[in-house]
Amino acid sequence: MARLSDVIEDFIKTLLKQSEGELELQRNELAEYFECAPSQINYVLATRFSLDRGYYIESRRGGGGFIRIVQLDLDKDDYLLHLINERIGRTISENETNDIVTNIMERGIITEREALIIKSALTDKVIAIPANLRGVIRANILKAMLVAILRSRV
Amino acid sequence: MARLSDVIEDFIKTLLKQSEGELELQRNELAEYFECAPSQINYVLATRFSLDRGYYIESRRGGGGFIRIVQLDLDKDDYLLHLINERIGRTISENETNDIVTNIMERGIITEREALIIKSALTDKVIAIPANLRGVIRANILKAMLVAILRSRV
DNA sequence: TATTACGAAGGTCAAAGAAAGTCAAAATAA
DNA sequence: TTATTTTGACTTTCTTTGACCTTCGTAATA
Repeated sequence: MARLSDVIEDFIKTLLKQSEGELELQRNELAEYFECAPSQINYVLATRFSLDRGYYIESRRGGGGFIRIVQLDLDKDDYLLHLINERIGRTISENETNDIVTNIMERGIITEREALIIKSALTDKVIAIPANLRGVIRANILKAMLVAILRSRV
Repeated sequence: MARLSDVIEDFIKTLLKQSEGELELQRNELAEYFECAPSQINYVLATRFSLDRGYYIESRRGGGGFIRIVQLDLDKDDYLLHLINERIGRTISENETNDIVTNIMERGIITEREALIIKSALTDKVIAIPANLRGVIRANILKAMLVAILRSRV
């Protein structure tokens, strides 16, 4: 007996193929179609369309709300994906951050100005919260910005 | 399921383009045209034509009343300085941030990709700290990034 | 002429409606 | 048992609607 989550996963992937890697859907509509709880859609998205599987999700609530699924354009051992999923862990220092950002600039992945913007956002001074939390938030933000760079390549 | 507010937004923007950034309209007339409550027009103006998005609204009641929408056009450096020194202040929300960043992108101050990077760094989700602190840190980071942009323009 | 009354705008605010998100308990599969 | 999936109650966000308020111009009135 195929698990419903797998069926929904396949369904979404078929839609994604038809629409060249980008897709907007209605959570409640889909849930109704599969006769399941709306939150099961979230479960499928969280487990099958996660970042390390190469997908990016955004959504909006309220009237006319939607969920957008974007299939990121990446080759298997993408350096950015490696940074996001492995190199940058739960927490990271200002120095490590600067090294990483300089490095991807030198590789031509980002411009000099982008490097400047990213670094300026991640200094100890700017993230003025207790040190133990600071590294965690810095890691969060850095990863989010790298995802944005991944996304902008699509 | 296109939101009516978005349709009205687009309609107004088309009119604005045709009239070179300045436009007068009748609230009731527009509401009748879109078959909606007149107050929905106010909602659209408040959410889509705010100062942060680069528009200025004035209006007059009574016979011969009107609503005037003006698309602002300021000097780029002055506007960045204004944002840094006045607008952003001690704390700022995710939505306000998005409006401001989209706006400076539309003015050609930053690229689309830079806008994406900046916005993604400043979401509630990414700055995962208590809400009262979150806005403060977001304001800090946003200002730091705008300063980086200012410097890289020279 | 000065005042008042009325209709024609636009403004405000809160409630209702329309999505999506979260989280943990219950059910099922490995 | 342990891990994964399914469900449902509750929350948050955004939009739409409607009742009531304020302002302005003009016509009628004192």
